[in-house]
Order: sequence, then C-alpha cells, then structure tokens
Amino acid sequence: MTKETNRIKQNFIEGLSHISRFWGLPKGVGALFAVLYISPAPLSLDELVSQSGLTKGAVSTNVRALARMGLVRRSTKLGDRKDYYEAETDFYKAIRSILGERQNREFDRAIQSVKETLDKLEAAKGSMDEAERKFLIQRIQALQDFFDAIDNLSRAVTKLDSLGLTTVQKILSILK
Amino acid sequence: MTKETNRIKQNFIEGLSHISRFWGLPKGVGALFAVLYISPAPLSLDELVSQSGLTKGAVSTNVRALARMGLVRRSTKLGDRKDYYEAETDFYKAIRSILGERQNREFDRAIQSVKETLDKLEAAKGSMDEAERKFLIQRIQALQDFFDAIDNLSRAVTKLDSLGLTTVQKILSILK
DNA sequence: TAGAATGTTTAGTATTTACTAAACGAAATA
DNA sequence: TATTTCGTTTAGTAAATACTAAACATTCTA
Repeated sequence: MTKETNRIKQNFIEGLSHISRFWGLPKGVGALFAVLYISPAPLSLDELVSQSGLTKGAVSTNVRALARMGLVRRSTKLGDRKDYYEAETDFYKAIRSILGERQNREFDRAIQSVKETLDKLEAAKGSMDEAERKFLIQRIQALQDFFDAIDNLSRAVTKLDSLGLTTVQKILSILK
Repeated sequence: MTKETNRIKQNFIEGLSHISRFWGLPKGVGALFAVLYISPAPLSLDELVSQSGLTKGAVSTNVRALARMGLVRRSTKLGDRKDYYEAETDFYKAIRSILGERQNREFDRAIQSVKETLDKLEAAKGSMDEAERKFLIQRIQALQDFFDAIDNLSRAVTKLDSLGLTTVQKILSILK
C-alpha cells in the first residue's frame, strides 16, 4: 500500500471517528466502521486491532456494538474459527436496525415515565388544586402526543425501502 | 403546593432528566426544561435554581443551551432586570430550530471531511492502485450520497408544519 | 490431555464531561 | 461613587465513559 493511499485512508478513518463522536458514540466505533467500510474483504478481530490501533478488548466491545446496531455483520470462513466482520453497505437497512433497537430499549422506558406521570395526575383528582391539575394534564398530554408522533415517524421510516433524494422530494412535494 | 402535587412534578422532572441523558444531553438540561414546561409562568434564573436543585452556574449554562436549541425562550418583564425563561410548547418549532442548529455547525464540518477524502481520491489518479482507487471512490461516494439524503430529509422535516399522526400516515400511505 | 488460538471479561487508568463554589463584571439604585 | 442585584465565567472537583493490559474461558489441534 502506498504512502498516499495510507494517508487518504487515515483521513477517512479520522473523519468517521469525528462523526461518530458527534453522534454521541465512542470514536472507536466510527474508526472501526471506517476500517471495515473501506476494506474489500471481511476482517478478523486481530486485523481490526492492527488497522485501528485499538486493543483487542476495545475492538471486541466496539465491534459488538456495531453489530448490534446492524452497521457491521459477523461472518465466518469455513475451516477458520476466527470471526470476521464486514461493513453493512445498505445504510437504510442499518437505520431500520438502529431505530428498531432504540425503540425497544430505553426510549420506550423513558417515554413510559411520562405516561406514568399522566396517569398519576388523572388519579389525583380531588387531592390537588383542580386548575393546576388541568393545566398539568394538558401540558404533559401534549408532550406525550409529541413523543407518539416521533415514535410513529420512526416506525414509518423503518418501513421505507430507502431514503433517496427522490423519496424525500416526493414527501416534500406532497406535504407542501 | 400539596405533597402529592410536588411528588408528581418531581416524577416528571426525573423522567425528562432521564430522557435527556438518553439523547446524549446533560440531565440538567432535561430537568430545567421539565421545570419550565410545567410552570404556568416564566421563571427567573433564581427560581430555576431553587426548583431544579442546580447551582446558578449550571442553570446559566444549561438554560442557555436550551435557548440555543429553541426549547426555551428568554423574556423580560418591564421594570425588572431579571431574565425570565419559558418553555417552548410548539415542539415542531423546536425541532426545526434544533435541526437548523445542527446543520450549520459540526454536522456539516464532519460531512465535509468525507467529501474531502473523496476529492483526495479523485486527485490521486496514477499515484495509487487503480482498482483500489475505484473501489474506494465507489464506497465513499455511496456514504456521501447517504449523508446527503439525511441532510435532505432533515431539510424536509424543517419545512413541515407539524409531525402529527396524520402527517406520518400520509407519508406512509403514499410511499408504501 | 497439553498447548495454542481466539474472543470476552475484568480491573485499573486516563480522558472527558458536567457540576459546584466562588470570583467577576455589568447594570441599576441609592 | 458605593452598594446591591443579577448573570456569566472560571478554577477546581466529582462523575461518567472509554480505553489498555492482562486474566480468563472456550474451542480447536497436536
């Protein structure tokens, strides 16, 4: 591999590391995805270690996170007990996977707590100032509705085949 | 304010703190928004201090972050030099503000670095293996296209008046 | 079964982030 | 001009996070 090639790849890896951090993920996650994404063939954990500069432990956990998000796939070669990883190149598939993941975990629980507050308010009829109760219910219900809308949008997105420019234009033209 | 009322409010504040952290924001941000959101009137910085349990410094910086995101508005009262803050209740407006904010800042810069890599690859004709160059260009171009699609989607969203259930259903029904 | 190869987990550390307390600056009032 | 009121900034600290190095468990091979 030429010096120039190497420099360009390094630049790309750093770029994705940065984007990764911007999205609140460890930069190692971005770096590993970058390494895999510009590799024409699946890479083993040790290859990831040498190409990313991270240690085995870090690669192990970060690449697992990537797999959970659907951004990389795990594969094996016959007669080789190493695990190999390759980048998912269908980003829409990855988005669907990520949204699905988030849906089921903390996001739902977090939203649940808002619903809980609402239930408590409904039950508190009589035990608190009625005007205030009405006000709080109205406000928190509006928040709840908003979360539901987000939830629905995310469900909608997971059903799309892609998010190409034409799709977006289509959406826009219809709603404008 | 009754004990019960207080307990319910506290529950709500904790809920939003949690959601805030889930979205990668300081929990103080969520707490402050919650306090403002369930307040029928704008609150001063000192009132936020007492109702959130944070110190002045923390409230100052966190509430400023909220204002930058468009989730709270600053206001003043005549003949009173305190600043007052109130929650934005139009969440779609807030979303537009947040997306607009993100757009212009780091996200653009991050994406720019991918574009940069692409340019370098284009310029590297001759100075590296041609097959590999073509491969890298193809891959990174695909990533670039994806980012552009996201960018367009976010622009599209900022143009929507709301994201109500009917809107989402409309999108779905058209694209399915 | 001993040894090697592989991936995961753990314990400790470094880094980053968000907070507190207090100093500060600016603006209003006396 | 001195004093008070208010918000911001700063310096230091606490907490959370992501990493490294090494121990560990498991599976394969000799």
